[in-house]
Amino acid sequence: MSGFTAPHCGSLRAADVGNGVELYGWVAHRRDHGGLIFIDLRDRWGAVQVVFNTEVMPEAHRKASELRSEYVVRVKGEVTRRRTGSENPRMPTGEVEVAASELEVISAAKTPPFQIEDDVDADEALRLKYRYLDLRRPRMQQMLELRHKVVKVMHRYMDANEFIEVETPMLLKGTPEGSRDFIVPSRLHPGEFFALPQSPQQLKQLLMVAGIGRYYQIARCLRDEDLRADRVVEITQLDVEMSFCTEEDVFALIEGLWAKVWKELLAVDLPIPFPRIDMQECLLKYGTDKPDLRYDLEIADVTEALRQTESTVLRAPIEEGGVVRAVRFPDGHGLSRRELDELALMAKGAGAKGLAWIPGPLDKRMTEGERAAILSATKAGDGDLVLLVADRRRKAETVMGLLRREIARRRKLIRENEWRPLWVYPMYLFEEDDLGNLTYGHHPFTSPWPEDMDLIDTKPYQVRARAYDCVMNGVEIAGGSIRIHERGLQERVFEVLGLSKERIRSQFGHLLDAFEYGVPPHGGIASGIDRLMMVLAHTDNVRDVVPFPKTQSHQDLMLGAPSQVEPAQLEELHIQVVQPQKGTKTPS
RNA sequence: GGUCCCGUGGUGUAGCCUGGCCAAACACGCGGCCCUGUCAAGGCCGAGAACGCCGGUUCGAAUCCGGUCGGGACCGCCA
Repeated sequence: MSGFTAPHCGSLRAADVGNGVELYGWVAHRRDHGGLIFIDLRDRWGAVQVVFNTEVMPEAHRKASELRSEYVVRVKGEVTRRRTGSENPRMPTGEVEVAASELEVISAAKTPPFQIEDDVDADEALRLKYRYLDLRRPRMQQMLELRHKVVKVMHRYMDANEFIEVETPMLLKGTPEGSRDFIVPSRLHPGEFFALPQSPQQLKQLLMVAGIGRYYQIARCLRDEDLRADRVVEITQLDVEMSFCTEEDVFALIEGLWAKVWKELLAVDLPIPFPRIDMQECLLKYGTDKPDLRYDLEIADVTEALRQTESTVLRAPIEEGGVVRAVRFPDGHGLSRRELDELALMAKGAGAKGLAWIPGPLDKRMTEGERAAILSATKAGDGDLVLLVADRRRKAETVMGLLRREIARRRKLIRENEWRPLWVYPMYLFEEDDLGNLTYGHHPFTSPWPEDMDLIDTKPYQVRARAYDCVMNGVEIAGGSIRIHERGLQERVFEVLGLSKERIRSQFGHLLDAFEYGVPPHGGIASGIDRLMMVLAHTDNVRDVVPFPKTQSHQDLMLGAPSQVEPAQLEELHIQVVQPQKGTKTPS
């Protein structure tokens, strides 16, 4: 018998009492009582207590005194019921223990750089460097298993709904639009490059043209962008596309999927259907496109009330076309100067010119009417503080969104045990970029609402998009759209976006051509599994749910990637490296 | 591209604002000895850091200043 077929340490239960077993695992703890030594033997399934008794098995006991943390051992013994009173109800295996008769050290171990236990908050860089040790922690192993189960539910669910998984290539054509591409040099075509997929977007649409009808894929996508707590370079997404569908079909499909995932993995019944909110309303009320509805604070627009105000810091931004937004800080009267400074620093860090509050220094520049309007709009009462930000609309929204979240954290307003999914829908086709230019809010294949099309020249920002995001507890867990399927409309949208005929042909010619050979109306959605996992695992850090994540500066601290390659390799690829003047990265 | 925070024994922190009492404290871990029912075992003893790196200010720096490297949070960016 090999160790592979041996029972799992963490699986032993009272029913196994009396069985002779051979166990393989890692030494998690050793408690040496002299004549009696206990070790907790750990494997992926958990840990079980093994007892070495010098009177019963002196040889095994002698060897056990040499054991140290993280040694890999083989133990032979008998599963016994623990003495009455010494059961451990905190361990699933706590009713039993293994009386050891034989011990073999398979592999000794150095003292690990951090303890292999949950709740040991070692520095993240250290955890990443020794990820193989970090992943030994029970919580990380549970995460990997949870992740596996989530994907398994997805496969089963999509299959049950007659979707088929189709693989799409990793080596694609680069696009100047959207996220920055990771590119791969072509050895056979000097000076030419492939791009790694940001998503299989165009390919899945072409699969619809191909008549597949219902496609899905657990797809890896790569985006060369700056990282955040909820962002990694390589993401895994459930990618879905379907023909002859409307928004409602997509919503129903995904709500059904989430219901199943939550039911099977958390035993939670999600209320279906999910509520929906218009993107503009969402940005106003919550200051973000991914609101957390587990707390109620709503942001108010007080621009009109302050249009004539004496306070220049508030009025000037309005005169420049901006807005003033306000939010209540419950029981905020008692905030110290220091706490207010922290909030102001946060607002400035997000790009605001400043932060105002009522009651505060601005009171004397405000009329009683203005003040009353603000208090009423924010539903502020005695003891509450109101925070005000005056700025360009997008900036004010961003800052208020951050403040709203910060207030909720400080006042512990978040109802942690709730699940609050929603659809942000409809969204809008165009957004304004920093320079005030028209830019698309989504990818350019997103269909506008047909009835809004006559606004496209006059009031482009009012044109709704058939696009939607699914948000759960403040995390965007899916997003997609109904696509354009008519060549004429697609060309029109490209045109409005200012793409030249030539660029349209070279970038999207294949798609437009395909649209001339019989194309079904279609739409789809993609769900970032890493973000989904964050929600399911209750963590704010994606790196906690990714097996081998990179740092904020795109480095793999374990592998030491990226790294330089041999000159010969570069030569073969027809590449010359030009080092930047400064800021050169040093490989670790 | 920008703003902010952090960097002290193996690990996590304290000290830093208000330089000297700090070759630096505490906990965990580690090593040794004792211990037959513990499970964060316990008891006793012990080893281990000149405070990321470079430079500056000062009679004197972990502590102040500048730079640099590394990690993180956020804004921009992420169609």
